[in-house]
Amino acid sequence: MTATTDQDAALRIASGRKPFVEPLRLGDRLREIRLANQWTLEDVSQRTGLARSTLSKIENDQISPTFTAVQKLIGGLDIDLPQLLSPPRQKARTMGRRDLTRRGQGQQHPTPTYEHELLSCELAQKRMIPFKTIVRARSFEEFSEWVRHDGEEFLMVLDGEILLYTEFYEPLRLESGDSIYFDSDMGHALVSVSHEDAVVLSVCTTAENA
Amino acid sequence: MTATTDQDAALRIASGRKPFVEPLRLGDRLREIRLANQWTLEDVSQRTGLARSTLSKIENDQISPTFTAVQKLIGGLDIDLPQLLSPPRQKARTMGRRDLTRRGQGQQHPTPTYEHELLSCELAQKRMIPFKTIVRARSFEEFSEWVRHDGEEFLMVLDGEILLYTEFYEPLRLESGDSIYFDSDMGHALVSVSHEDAVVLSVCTTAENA
DNA sequence: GGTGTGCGTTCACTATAGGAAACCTGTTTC
DNA sequence: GAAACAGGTTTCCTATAGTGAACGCACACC
Repeated sequence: MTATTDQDAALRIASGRKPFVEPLRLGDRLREIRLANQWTLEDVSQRTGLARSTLSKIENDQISPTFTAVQKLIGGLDIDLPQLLSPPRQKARTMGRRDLTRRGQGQQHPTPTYEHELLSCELAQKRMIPFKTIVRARSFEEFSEWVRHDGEEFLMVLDGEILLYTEFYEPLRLESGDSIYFDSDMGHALVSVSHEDAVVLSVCTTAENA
Repeated sequence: MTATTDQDAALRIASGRKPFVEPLRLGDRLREIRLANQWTLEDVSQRTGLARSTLSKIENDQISPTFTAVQKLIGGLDIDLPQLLSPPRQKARTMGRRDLTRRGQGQQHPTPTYEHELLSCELAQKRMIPFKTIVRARSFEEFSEWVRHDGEEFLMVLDGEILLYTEFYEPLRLESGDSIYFDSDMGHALVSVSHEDAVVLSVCTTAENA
């Protein structure tokens, strides 16, 4: 098993899968936007080039608009697609979730090179994955290949000292308190260089963005 | 000026703005995904319930799929809509950016209650905003109102001890090494309770998700 | 070189989305 | 209170999206 798949697996477990069956009441949403702006069907018709009747039918879920129609909508109303589809999420989100992890109480995920401790893993559907890692690797050769995954990663050294190898840059020496932000689809790998194994805190973005 | 606007301003400065104009070649994109997965039209047909012929026409831009068809597509291929529309972003992103911040070298943003140090602020267009904060506040009354902002926040106590006040929960005592993840549109506020002012590392999501 | 098989495109037909105008409300105006 | 009006729904037609079957093409296999 490669370093990449190890890490990937850990991330997948941590992020939780998206059930998400698309309830998607497009009509309601459109009406909502229209009324919020105090627009009549005629107004929207002018803006989008779609007939008044068509708009009425879309709002009442009597037809399923063509994709070109949807484009006219988002163009004419000057909104973006996610906005047209995502009022439920905003609503669902307003109740404040939270997930506490006491020191050392995260979920352990050991690999040959890293010992990950996943934080806040009670919570599914989150946009970031935080984890604390003890860097066991002592040389770059211990990695069979680059670690890489979609998205972005932020990393701060909590203890010890590391070398950060990246695909496109010279290795970088980071000491306790130093931090770095990078595109994590660029290959990367950490190696401890201090006497004790270094400890770093990482936060990755998830694919939840949508 | 309230605590809320202080924080908001800081976040806005740190995140950078998105232009984004929507070119949109749906057919090409679908074919791309299909071939990337080594699927035949028949495979996709099975997965989505759409006829082979229909899929062919969509790929060749001979028809504009109905919205229900698009839903079947994203459902059957297990992708989400943005993914179907946004190959350009992925491509543009593949060049690995990075942004190093040495200990104490972040951008300072003092407020009456917090002293923020923005990390990785060279980089615009990022999906997370990391910052280190010294919590000066010593009582909840020092906040004129709840701090709140869209998105999610991860927080780890680096030094000292804090009370985390949140809108919907009892105050929570966090010590060095403890961490918490929460919806940041829920009102929240930190107060130091240790002898010295506590230091926390926070990471917020940005609105870049779309 | 026939013939079978798999994959994409095209054809002919049916189902449905989009548009123009008629049709319903309430509301306002004189 | 009739008439004019404004905003939304329904009707009816036509343009087009969606389907199954037929077709074309390449690459096997013998």
